[in-house]
Amino acid sequence: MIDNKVICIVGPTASGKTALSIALAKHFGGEIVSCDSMQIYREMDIGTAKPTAEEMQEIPHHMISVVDPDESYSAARYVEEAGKAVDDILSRGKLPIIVGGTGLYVDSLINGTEFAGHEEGEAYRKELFELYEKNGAAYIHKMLRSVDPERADQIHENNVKRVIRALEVYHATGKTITEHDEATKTAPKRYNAVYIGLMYEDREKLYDRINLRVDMMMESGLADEVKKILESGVSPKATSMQAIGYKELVAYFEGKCTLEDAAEQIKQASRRYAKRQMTWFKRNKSTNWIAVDKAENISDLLQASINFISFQDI
RNA sequence: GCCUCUGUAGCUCAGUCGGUAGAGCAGGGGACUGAAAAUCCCCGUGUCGUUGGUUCGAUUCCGACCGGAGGCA
Repeated sequence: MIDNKVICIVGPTASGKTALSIALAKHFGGEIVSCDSMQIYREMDIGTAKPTAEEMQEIPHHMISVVDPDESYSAARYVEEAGKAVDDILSRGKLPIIVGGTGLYVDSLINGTEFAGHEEGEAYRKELFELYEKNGAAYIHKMLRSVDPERADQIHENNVKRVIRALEVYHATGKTITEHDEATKTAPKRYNAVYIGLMYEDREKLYDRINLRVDMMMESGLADEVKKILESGVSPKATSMQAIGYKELVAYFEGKCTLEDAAEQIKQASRRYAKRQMTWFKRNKSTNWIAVDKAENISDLLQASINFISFQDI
């Protein structure tokens, strides 16, 4: 095994990443590192479609159920913790299989992105948000323009989160986020990844699968899962409760819609999410794509993946 | 059988006092470097039911026919 080689499986929700990752892990004797911004939360099992207990018993999984739902998490923290897990797997001579639906987390982990502007973040961020509420989006966008016109051109003024973050980096480091990004982009990648992407040539089929899976989640007691989390004291506003499948049921429990409406909302949000995921993953030109709807079964997928992997001489 | 209403984008509908049409939703495309399952940007041509007629010109007016809803018998 050559240094720092990893396999990375990407693809939209419900494309079958979990099944393939387990097959690959068995085949190569690897371990799985989940790269999913919501599977990191404990108690959120059904709605985030975590691997089953049996699957996790068969193959070691990392970065699943590592924080409580009332904690806030971040890409930076993910890179730190997942990076440790990957390094540990490598040091034991095993193959890390990174399975990701969260594009930012995947890229950040593989690239070893270092995010700028730690500590004082919170207070200043709040300050900026208040400025936004008081004076509007254009106001803070102008603030950004005065320090980093390049980034101001790139971020639409309505994208308040991004504008705030850019200002935050400047405030904390004295450097613009443009400068910071340049530096990290040119830095060598942390891992050498073979990318395997799962996609559907026929989008309708993916959507059918998504719809079906939501129905199954509802039957498996997703509503109860959400209810329990809320009853345990987690704020409906917590980041974890913004996850698809959770925020819609929170609305249901707040009496804002029927259970049927919530299920429909979950399906639609999942479809849109899948589309956004595809947009992100398509950007990576080194991804080896496999059309899931053209494969007969999981062993076809496994074989296709192995071909890519051996072709690239891992 | 008769009468009334109705047939326009995948869906729900608006509209053109006659010059080939537009909203919402659905959907599509894109961005993304410490909230990312989040956040944000962009995108609306369709036999205006069919077929005749009037007209320079009809989706718009008139007739017939076909489909849908309701009413009277």
